[in-house]
Amino acid sequence: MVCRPGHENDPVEKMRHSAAHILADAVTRLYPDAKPTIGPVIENGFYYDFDYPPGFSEDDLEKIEAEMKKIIKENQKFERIDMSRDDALKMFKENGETYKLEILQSIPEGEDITFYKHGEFVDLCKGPHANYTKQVKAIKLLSVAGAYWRGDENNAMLQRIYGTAFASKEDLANYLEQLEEAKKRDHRKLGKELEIFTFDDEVGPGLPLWLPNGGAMIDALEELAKKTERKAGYHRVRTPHITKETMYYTSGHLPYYEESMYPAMELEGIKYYLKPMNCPHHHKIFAAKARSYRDLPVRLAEYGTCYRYEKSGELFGLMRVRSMQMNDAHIYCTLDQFQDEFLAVCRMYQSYFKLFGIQKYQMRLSTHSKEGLGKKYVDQPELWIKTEDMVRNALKAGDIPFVEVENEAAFYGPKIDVQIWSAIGREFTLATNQVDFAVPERFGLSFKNSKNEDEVPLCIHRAPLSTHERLIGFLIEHYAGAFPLWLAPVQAKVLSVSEDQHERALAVQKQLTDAGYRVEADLRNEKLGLKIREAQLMKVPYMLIVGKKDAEANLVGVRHRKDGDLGSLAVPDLLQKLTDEMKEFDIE
RNA sequence: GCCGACUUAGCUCAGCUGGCAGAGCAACUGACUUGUAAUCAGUAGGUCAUCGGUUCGAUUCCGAUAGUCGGCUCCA
Repeated sequence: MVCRPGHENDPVEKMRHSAAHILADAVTRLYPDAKPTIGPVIENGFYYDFDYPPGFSEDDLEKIEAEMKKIIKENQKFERIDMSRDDALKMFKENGETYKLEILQSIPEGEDITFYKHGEFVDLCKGPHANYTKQVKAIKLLSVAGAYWRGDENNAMLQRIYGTAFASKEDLANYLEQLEEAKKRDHRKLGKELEIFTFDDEVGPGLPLWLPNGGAMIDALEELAKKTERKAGYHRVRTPHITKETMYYTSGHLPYYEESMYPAMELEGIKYYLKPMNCPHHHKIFAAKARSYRDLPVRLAEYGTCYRYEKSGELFGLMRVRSMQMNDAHIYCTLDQFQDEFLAVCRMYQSYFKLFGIQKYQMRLSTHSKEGLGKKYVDQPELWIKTEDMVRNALKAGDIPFVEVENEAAFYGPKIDVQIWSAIGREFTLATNQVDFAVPERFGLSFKNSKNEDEVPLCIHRAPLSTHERLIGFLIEHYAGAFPLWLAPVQAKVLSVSEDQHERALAVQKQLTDAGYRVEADLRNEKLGLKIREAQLMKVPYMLIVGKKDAEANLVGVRHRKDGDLGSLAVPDLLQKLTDEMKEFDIE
């Protein structure tokens, strides 16, 4: 129907738009019962949704693609047809085109109503288009999927066909190859190959088991978080995994979140829930003693384990799970302290992202919507506007680039979401930083201000390192499994050349282990080439070769997974080299 | 949860239209004693996801359940 805003003059965009029309033409030629509904251009391609209850199969895609190629060959001209709104309304009503009618009615009054026609196929459409179908050079239909009409799950389920089009066969081939390459760094594939995590049907969907390599990564990340948070004045707390129902009424979570909570377990007439978030517990810790304005800000941190009942179809490897450990903390502060605290949190995000070398991310200010007040969002319009302004101003003051998106806030306040993209292009919120102006009051939290009055603190929820699950899922893809030294589950592997070197190999392993490194030794009766190959495939940063040649001088052969053979070093020199490399891990 | 597809050995995958299930790698055993990406030989391993149905006979056809995948919805 329309090109993406701002791309109307892009020739590839126009061509994809035309390809969507050709797709709809091909489908209606082959399946006269299928009703075209809407078909926009998207990043890297296009789709078209059809109302066709029997559904399309993969085989149908081949047929449809063949028909599209036929239409392209016919070299039909794209023609613009202008029509009055009334005529269009009448036409859709007469033809029973209810979907098109609905689209037409959503076009603002005063805008031109235009159609585009090629051959026999006519579609309500804003344009622009290619001039002839032959200008659509290389097409490929990629997949079929169900999709709700207008993206609303209460509406009918339509059949969506995804496809793409490029200016040349080579461009298309390149794109398809790129997709294949992306699949190779998919964390689900690499996570299995690198023995980081696994799922077991008997444990349950969305409940990951961390293998020793994953466990090592979690330890490294927690060490990073704890060090950073200690320097930033946080205090570590610990809270239980289950909690009485009543607290979730106090917090207001039950009415909003019950659907995504595991159902309550009842014992001696009392209901307990698995905790879906840590905030209420931290609020209780804040409330555990009298607070003065002199104590604020109070920063409570915990790698809390939470459980959320995500719908089965929503699970996705490590990126979307049902049990998760969150890099959580809550900062209780005064209104005056808000900006500094909020910015400090943003700076912490940025320093982490710098450490990981994450370039492609987006800070997104998620605000409320008027319509959601009292339903999705607490019904305090003035406070929403005020806190959203506070966040906006803080970001501007800190010169932090962001985009703003309406109707994405938490129920208790606006938030900054940090958006990232997975290897296969799916978008996720990696980290989040939220302002809570509602829940502290519900918990009766207060501190004595300088006038000896009770005042409700603001609360900042923050999780810059996301959850272990989502962060590690993302990092696997980001590094394609080749983790930096500080994060690599096995940092070095000692490879013995022959059996008579085992003792020395074990001694080298011990020296490095004693120095704090994660080191394994491969003492098998195998050729060095095999041991190297296996260590390379596991993306171990350093391979340490212990053989007869270096025995006399007590050296080890050092091989780096990327730089190859680095020659021989004495162990103390090797340790110095590793220490230098680990300094990257020191973030200010 | 919804639409569609898939599920064969520890892993990666063959197995045309129903007729006793295959490979490579891994594992185990033995030989080889190894210097920068795969030494050789042998052995073992599967109620073909689960449960029902059709059939003389089902890994193959049909149905249900579970899990996974591509999307939609939702989300850290």
